[in-house]
Amino acid sequence: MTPFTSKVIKIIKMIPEGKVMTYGQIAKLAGSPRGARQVVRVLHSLSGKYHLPWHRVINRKGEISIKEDESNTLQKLFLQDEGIEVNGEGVVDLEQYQFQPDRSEGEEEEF
DNA sequence: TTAGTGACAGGCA
DNA sequence: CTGCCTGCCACTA
Repeated sequence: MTPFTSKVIKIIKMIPEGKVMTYGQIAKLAGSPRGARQVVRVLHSLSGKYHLPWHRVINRKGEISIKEDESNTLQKLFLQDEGIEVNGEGVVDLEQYQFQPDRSEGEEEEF
């Protein structure tokens, strides 16, 4: 269990209902801007061992990337149940549902 | 130890 | 917008 993994877990757990996050976003917040694939491993390894809202984690395109059709469909149901709109392609509108924990502390943009 | 893998992301045509 | 290629980094055999 690396610090990175712990962070990933925390971040995923703080995703509110009705919101989603991308792998890259989580990886960045966890300290590895290019560690999206590690986030994948975490989900693979811990989604079933911990109580994580793994269904709120999607790829950059805003779609569900799970291979297994069962889990894929299940995730779509979970998201819709939280009020998130998911089309037939399993795509979510990131502009509308992507969760942003903090605009990076120190950088505010109020032009 | 090295090589391969993965529920990805970003850049470019 | 989509598709292809490359970089990525932790984990497994």
